[in-house]
Amino acid sequence: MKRKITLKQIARELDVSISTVSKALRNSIEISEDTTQKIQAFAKLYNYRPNNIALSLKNRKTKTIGIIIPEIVHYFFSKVIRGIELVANKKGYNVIVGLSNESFDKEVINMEMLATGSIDGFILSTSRETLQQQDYHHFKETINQGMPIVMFDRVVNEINCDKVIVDDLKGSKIAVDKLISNGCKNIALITTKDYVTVGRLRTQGYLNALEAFGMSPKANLILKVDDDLLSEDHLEVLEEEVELLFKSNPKIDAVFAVNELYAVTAMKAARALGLTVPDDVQVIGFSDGVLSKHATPTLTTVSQHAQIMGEKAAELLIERLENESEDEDEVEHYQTLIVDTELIERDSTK
Amino acid sequence: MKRKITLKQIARELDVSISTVSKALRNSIEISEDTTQKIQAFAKLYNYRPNNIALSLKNRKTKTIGIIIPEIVHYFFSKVIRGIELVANKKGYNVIVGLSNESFDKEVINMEMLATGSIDGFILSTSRETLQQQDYHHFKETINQGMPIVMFDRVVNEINCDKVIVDDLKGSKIAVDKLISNGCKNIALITTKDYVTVGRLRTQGYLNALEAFGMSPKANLILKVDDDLLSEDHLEVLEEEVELLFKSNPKIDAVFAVNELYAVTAMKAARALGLTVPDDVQVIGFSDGVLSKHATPTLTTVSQHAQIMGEKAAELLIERLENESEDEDEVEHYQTLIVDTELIERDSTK
DNA sequence: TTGTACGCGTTATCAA
DNA sequence: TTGATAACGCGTACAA
Repeated sequence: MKRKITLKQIARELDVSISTVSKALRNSIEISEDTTQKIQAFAKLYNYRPNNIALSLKNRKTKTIGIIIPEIVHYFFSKVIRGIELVANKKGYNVIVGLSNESFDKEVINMEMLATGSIDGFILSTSRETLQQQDYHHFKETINQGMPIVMFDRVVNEINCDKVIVDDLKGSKIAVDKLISNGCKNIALITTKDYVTVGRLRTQGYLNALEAFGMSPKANLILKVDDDLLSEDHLEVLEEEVELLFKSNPKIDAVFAVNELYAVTAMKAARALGLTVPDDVQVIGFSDGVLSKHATPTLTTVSQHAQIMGEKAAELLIERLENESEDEDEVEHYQTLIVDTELIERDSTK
Repeated sequence: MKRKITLKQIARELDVSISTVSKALRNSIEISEDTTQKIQAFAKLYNYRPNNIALSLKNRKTKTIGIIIPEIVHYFFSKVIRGIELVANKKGYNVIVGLSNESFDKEVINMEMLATGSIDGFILSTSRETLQQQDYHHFKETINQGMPIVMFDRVVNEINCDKVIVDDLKGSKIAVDKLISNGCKNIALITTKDYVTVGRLRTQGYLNALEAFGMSPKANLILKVDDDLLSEDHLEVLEEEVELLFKSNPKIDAVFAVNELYAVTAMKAARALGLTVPDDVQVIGFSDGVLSKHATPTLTTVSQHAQIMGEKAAELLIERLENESEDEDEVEHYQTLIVDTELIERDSTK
């Protein structure tokens, strides 16, 4: 078991100084061809690699990006990570992942763990609890300490930083437009409670679409599910609520749901009540994950291009990291990128 | 924008030596209560946190675990990560993620990037390409350099390291047993090509079950899909192949599939041909992901307890990391943990 | 009770 | 052409 070899060991072994070795390995013209050859050969033999940690300490850069997300077992978030990792790796960065598990405390702790030297900057999506409590001091402090943050999807408006978001409003409006132009008259909405920003925005998009077509929203067609129901244990409760929605509104001829699960559940409920999708009820979801692709029938849905969001976020962060060294402070002027949504038409609509 | 504060700055500010500050902050009895108070107050005011990188360099430990997986947009792998992260965090470790994207080269590059100081040990699942090429030198070298590896799921037998696997053989045998005891006579198998270890094992489990009941396998009931078909683009090809399987074998009354997607596709094909699940055809899959839970009908499946696998892997690795410092070499004796599978019965079987 | 010096592995600067 | 030294930030053995 040969431990990793260091400059010092090479130097001792070849009876030269450490700095000679360092220079030789970086092909410095200062060093004679002879010794350079010798040293490089030796280094190659022992598979020398400079120690990242030492480099980080010296350069005050870790070439590592910290990602904090509420949940990793989730198509959207894992796809964002893939996008981040793709760009990061291409530019020589690594990616370190912290999960907040939707908890404010874990979000704070995780950020503290990483902020103290381990990473150069954050890419994050806020936990549900943080959004509820509206306590954003940890973001402010991190930024104050000179560590850049890029927020995506669940962003906090009052925090000054780069952001990558999806146009939830527009995305859901387009979806509902589609249903309306398909002739649907009684379009139900399955959404989350309002404190979930994206749920609120998508609800607004639904309302906007109705209004644009001169249709007035009916309160009993709108089901606001408690977000906790996303957790697997509460699936049955969710299903009951959705079935109830159908039962108490037999005229429903379309459903717009703010996520895949709600949409699939709606299709299930419809089928259970003897309705056919898309003939009796048309359904559109939000988020283009595995469920949408493999549901029966396959689900028409609004894609957020999660991977692209990740790529953009990584590009924003890295650009800021690599530039901030040059100018001192005056860079700033944060951007908010809006990634377009796309309506992916499948078999749950006509 | 106040940069992160260091011991040195505190020392200069309070006009004491660096070591005094260091000691005071660690509540050393060497330092007078007075100065300790003063220093701690100052440190708190400026929110001092020791720099992780410096600590890593000093301690030759990063308290970070490297994870290399073929793909993150995948229920199984993301759930394993969740398990790893859970245990790691609890023990003060961070988790850094590298994706091989099923490529041998990316696996090697990623491991090299991380192995040079960034992490203390690896938890990984081999890429498909690596398994095909059977080139495992990067694993051997990593281990030789004293960096422990824990492999999970897609493990390499000839590499000496800790492993966490699922009993694929037993898991699939139990599934097929179930189908047989439900009265099925013509059980089809949808599996991968043999070089995918888990596919091979699950196939073997299927064969074992048949044999145990004195049934002889029929070649035309076994569909070996090219693994690349898992990628989204080839979904249609997969669907065609599965439909063909049904058409050319009208007697099929059950399907065992080695993953969720194949199982769901089988249900879809059956329905397309006018067959009802589970009345005409019973279906069991492998892997308990979102698809299984939300398919119609919900899918009976073999759960691998992915999160537990992650937890176990993290425990194995951390235990080895924390012990290796004490004894010198003689620890070794690697373990292979087998995580039990569980047949989760839902509506696709009777 | 406080301070000095060293080492972790590198690189950059300056001296030989 | 080579080597010694300092510095990145920290903790600690030892000296004052």
